[in-house]
Amino acid sequence: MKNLIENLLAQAVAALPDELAAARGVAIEVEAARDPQHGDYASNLAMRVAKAARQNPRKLAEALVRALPASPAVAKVEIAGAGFINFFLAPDAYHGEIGRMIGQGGGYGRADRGGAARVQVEFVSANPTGPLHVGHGRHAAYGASVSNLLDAVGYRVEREYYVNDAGRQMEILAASTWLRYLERCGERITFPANGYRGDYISTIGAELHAKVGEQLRRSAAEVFAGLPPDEPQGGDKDVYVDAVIARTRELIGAAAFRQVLDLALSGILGDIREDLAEFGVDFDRWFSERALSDDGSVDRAIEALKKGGHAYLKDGAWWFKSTAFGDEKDRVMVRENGARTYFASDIAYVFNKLERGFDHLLYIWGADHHGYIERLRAGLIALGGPAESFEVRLMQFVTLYRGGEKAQMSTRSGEFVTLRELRKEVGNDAARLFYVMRSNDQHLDFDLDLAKARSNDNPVYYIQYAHARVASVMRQLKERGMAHDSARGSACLGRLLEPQEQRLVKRLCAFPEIVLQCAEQRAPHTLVHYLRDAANDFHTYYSAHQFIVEDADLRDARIALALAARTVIRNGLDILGVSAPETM
RNA sequence: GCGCCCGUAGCUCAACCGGAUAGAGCACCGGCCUUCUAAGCCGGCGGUUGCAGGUUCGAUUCCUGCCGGGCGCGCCA
Repeated sequence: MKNLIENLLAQAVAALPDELAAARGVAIEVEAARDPQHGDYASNLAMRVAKAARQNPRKLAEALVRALPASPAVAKVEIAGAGFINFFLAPDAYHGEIGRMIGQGGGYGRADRGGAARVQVEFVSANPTGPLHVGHGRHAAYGASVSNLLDAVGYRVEREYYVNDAGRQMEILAASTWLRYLERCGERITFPANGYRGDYISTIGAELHAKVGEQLRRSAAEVFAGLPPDEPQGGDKDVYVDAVIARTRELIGAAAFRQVLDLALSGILGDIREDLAEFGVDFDRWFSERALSDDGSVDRAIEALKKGGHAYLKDGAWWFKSTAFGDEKDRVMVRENGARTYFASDIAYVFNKLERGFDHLLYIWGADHHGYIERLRAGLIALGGPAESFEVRLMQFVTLYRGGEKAQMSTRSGEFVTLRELRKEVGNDAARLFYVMRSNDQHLDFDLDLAKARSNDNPVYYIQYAHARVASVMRQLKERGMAHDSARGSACLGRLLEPQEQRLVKRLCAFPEIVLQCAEQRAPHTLVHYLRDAANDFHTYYSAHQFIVEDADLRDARIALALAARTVIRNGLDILGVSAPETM
């Protein structure tokens, strides 16, 4: 519908006399009018070209309106205010759209704006050193919803989770697991301050015990002999944990160390995958950082930068000259001791993404990573990638509230509340919706009580209830021995003259535009607001009028509208990963 | 100190990349169930958009400076 208006305006611009040629360079903007008094759609085109054309905006608007081709969908065009052109649509202009909602079903709202361009969305990518917590849940819900939005408007989306399964964190994980295993064997262990101390590590330690028995058991005395002091004893926790890692390797050997590491990794990663799958968040690929270093990709990326003249040697370390691309300082890729930095892996990963031929790379990161954007963008450009293809969306933090109090920590263990605990407490639907209800760059106050509330306070139920009510009407219809005649329904849409009906019709017809806008702006929260409004329009209508009336023409028209509403709400919820129940 | 995000109704947030009289929910007050699910509907109350300037036909939106909050600024990962 918006397209139609835009086309009409474009034709009007093309038909303008030559002395108004300046108008031809101006982008045409049409927006849905906020105030019904301003019609259905409005354009500020006249005011935008007023300057360029050195013309009075209202006069320009008049010229545009004169040049406007007639259309059966447009009933009236008015000029208002400083020079707005307001379009009033014919009452039947929306009828075809209602038919498309019912006819296309799940396909309604889809577009081909993306032109099948390949977009990779990388999100969550939490270190596999423990279960996902509530912050990761927001990344998951947002990334999944944005991916769905992009998919809906015609991009080929690939969802990817980058698994940080290489490096020191993994070694700490392996050593932590082995220490818990020793405890299980009966050794008295003092756990390192910097170790991973969650319950899940003990579980994996027990698994290891079930698998290998006492084979990897060493005495506590042997393990701790001659180690430097840990933090509580006035030492450095990093130095200490590194010593524990070295001791572990020394005592059980590299092969067993790797075995423990892999057991812990696969256990935790398996848990994460299951957690996300249950949450309705699916990935096309789980990309291993370890594979990247094992197959020489990291070194290849470093070599590529050297070859391009973007690297230099200083103080024994290899630096990437990221300042040449706008970064505030250069970054180390290879340390003096020969170790690759985390940044080197990231560069290699970008390099790999470029090689895979994506048209667009969307990263979803925590707000604490904002300092990495410039350096990574610099790396991408240095490696020959187009700067416009690189996009990062930052997620602000989540704060949980319970009974009006901050509830960031789990009462049970003192750890961060896990995503799994949250899902169990409020349910997947409420979690998915609440997580994306706010803009990504807005802090999220997650109200657990509200999310759990089975009442009108809760936007999840409010939207779902509208959907369930349509299903309920259809059940009633059947119970009363009636059937919906869809042909008559669409033929009689002209009977829908009540203000509540016209409001709902108009709202539903905006759905494709909303989806497009949400996708372009990576803004699922706008879709939530839209669905809330659509549900409100439906509930208002439902309360004001009966669907199942004697007059068959009117009944079928009303039911057609209800079915159209069902389609829109269902498709919207589907994008957000929220279920659309038939009954509540 | 520098960089990024945020500051809008009592609370939580919108506002379609500069548009028309800044909108929702919650809370509070008052109405509506012998009619398809009251997990609903209707009405009311509530604002100097942190402050001060600037840009222009027009600013919550853009620029500058302050104030307040959050997060970052490693040869860590």
